[in-house]
Amino acid sequence: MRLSRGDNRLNERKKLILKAIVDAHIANGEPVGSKYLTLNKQIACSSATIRNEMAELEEMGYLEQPHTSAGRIPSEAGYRFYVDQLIDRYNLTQNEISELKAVLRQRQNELDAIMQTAVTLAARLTNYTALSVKPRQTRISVSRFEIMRLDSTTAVLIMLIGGIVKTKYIRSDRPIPQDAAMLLAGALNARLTGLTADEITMPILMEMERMLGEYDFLVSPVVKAVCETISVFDGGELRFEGINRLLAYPDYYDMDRLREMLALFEKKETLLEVLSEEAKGDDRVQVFIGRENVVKVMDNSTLIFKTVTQNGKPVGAIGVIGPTRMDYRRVIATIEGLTKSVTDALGGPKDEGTGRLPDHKD
Amino acid sequence: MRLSRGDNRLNERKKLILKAIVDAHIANGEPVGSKYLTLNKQIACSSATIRNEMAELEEMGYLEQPHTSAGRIPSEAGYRFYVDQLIDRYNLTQNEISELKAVLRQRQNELDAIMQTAVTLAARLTNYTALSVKPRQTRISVSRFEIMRLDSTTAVLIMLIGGIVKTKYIRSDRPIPQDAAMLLAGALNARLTGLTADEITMPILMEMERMLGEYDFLVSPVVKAVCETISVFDGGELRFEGINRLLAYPDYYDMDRLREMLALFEKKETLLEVLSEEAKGDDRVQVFIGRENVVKVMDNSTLIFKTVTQNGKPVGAIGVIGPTRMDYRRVIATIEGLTKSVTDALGGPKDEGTGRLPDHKD
DNA sequence: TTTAGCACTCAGAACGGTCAAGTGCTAATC
DNA sequence: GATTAGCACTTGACCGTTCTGAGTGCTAAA
Repeated sequence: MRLSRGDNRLNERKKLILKAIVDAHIANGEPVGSKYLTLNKQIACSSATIRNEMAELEEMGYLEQPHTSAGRIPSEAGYRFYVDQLIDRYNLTQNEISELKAVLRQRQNELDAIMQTAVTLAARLTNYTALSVKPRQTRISVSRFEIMRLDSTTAVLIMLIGGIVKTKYIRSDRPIPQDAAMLLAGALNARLTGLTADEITMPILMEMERMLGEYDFLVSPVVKAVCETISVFDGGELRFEGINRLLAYPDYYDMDRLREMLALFEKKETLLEVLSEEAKGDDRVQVFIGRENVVKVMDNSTLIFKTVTQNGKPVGAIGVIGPTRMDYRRVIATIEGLTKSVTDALGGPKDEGTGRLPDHKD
Repeated sequence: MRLSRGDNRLNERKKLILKAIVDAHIANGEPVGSKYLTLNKQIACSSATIRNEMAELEEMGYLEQPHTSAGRIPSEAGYRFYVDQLIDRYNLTQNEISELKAVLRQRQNELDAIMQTAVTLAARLTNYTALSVKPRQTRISVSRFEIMRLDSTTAVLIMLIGGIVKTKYIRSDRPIPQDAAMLLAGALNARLTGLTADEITMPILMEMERMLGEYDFLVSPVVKAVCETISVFDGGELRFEGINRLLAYPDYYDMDRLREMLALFEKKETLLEVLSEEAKGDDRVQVFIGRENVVKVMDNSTLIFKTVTQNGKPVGAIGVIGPTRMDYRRVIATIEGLTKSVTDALGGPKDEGTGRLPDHKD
């Protein structure tokens, strides 16, 4: 699909014209005509010449004509070429930068909270729908167990999973005395740390029951709870913000398209799969234009996102979804700045309460 | 507004006609004419007679005419009368009931998770946009603190707040030895349990610092973290599911209305305030039609919801939002069944891991 | 009190004509 | 050979008109 990299059939004037067309179409949303382009100071030739060039650009597949007597609009290949070759860097304004810094300043504790702030900010700064992804994880395990008794028959199981704390309630018919809780915590820490759900086998369970002696009735329900937690945890997560912003763009005035899009936002699994897959490799801003997106629904939309890393490992991604006719410069710059801020906030050495936590067992 | 309760100016035939009009309009979404109503076996008179009755109903404020030569549609008062007096009870089908039961069967641990399941189900069963509310709480306090050390400078603060566990990371420049953690936990439990954010005063802070001796540097950041948690916690929460379903109804074909509606879904504070306020009182299904909703945006929408209680206390609400022209019978029945299921799941005595937890301190 | 009949109203579809934007092509020009 | 001016052609958007059908309100008869 990405045929355009270094296409040397394009002379400078063609590039200029293509860029002008994409810019204009992004700005107005309407097909761009040859006459309009003559207003552009940089293109010093008549409308007729431009028409000839446009005809060639169309033949090459970079432009399209909605109907005979309309102007041209960029094709997907045109957008792709634009993004890869023609775009000039947009530098965030001082205002925008300081808003990004605000993410840092808030000193929130959890990865979750930071991502939430970031995605809200992304929606506001770009004025498109923003999304954040927590990718599906493969090897999830608990690195530390703790038990907190609440009353004679109730306790809370506290699990440390990759720097995130999860809790689960345990209720029992029979009393759970303090020493049972201690024993249980000991057994969990001794036998289940570092194991994924699949690796928890019957023999392990039986050995734990032996370790607990008269309190062996606790093992089965508790281990079940652990497995549930691990499974939920590796499920991945997808959040949206600013869905209503889509409506501001005439590109989504078609009710059917809009409905499909909104349905996509709710049926998160599909998108999650795509993103989890794509997010792994690259650590640059990624741009998927139109049909490049595997999801059919997104034919006329572009997805731009970038992974967020913590200690060099990807822990999620932040992105923006919008019409193919999107302000790429701004969006790319914004996403870049934002993920940088978030990554800083997550990895910063002296930043209290970052959610960054070592994995070892004390 | 609710002028209609027991309006005895309406003879039986008028009621029959009003009901038929509302039913038909709910089904088709179009104005209902006199001729169409003659098809209804229960109304045994000619179209002319019906026209006369309709004219009177319009004069009384129960019907409206979009334009001279169109049929009639119910006014808000008409819908109100219909909901209050004319509606007949819809009983959920066996299928629907068994789907509701599935909520129970899943035995999820957290209030949050149950509510999430419920709201998804509400959207699916009614085919409208569903919402769940966790109302703004007033007196939030921590009933129990625990500290879990992770390494020499990092620990997790675990707080039990009204049966829900919240965690917060603590990082420090200086090492936090085990005995400091114990001391800190002791001080927190001794001085901060039961206090709201406002009630934590300087003298309390100072006394805690005295209790901690050489580790007094921990007090200020930790207490700050506690306050933050409490504040976030009492913020209330609002979730939506099935936003795309709105688009299925021609009532939302107007882009501007739709955009406003979606904006409302994102600017949650407004709605949250309304719901938190309204949810307090009644424990029946509540129906707000059109302008009865304080929020202007919802002029042509109806909001139906019911509180969910846990041990008799309201802990949230589940509801549905949709066009005024909504299938009230089904929706009301579904919400009723659903909240009952959730309330059962939350309050059930032997149901392991319900999130229901006593508040005392062991 | 009910009903048949009829004139009237009005939104929406269908039609046709005009307009402006923009193209492709050709012939003239640099 | 590249560029440009000029012109015929295409086409969607816009606008006013007409037509149609649904539905009403009113009147007079049953």
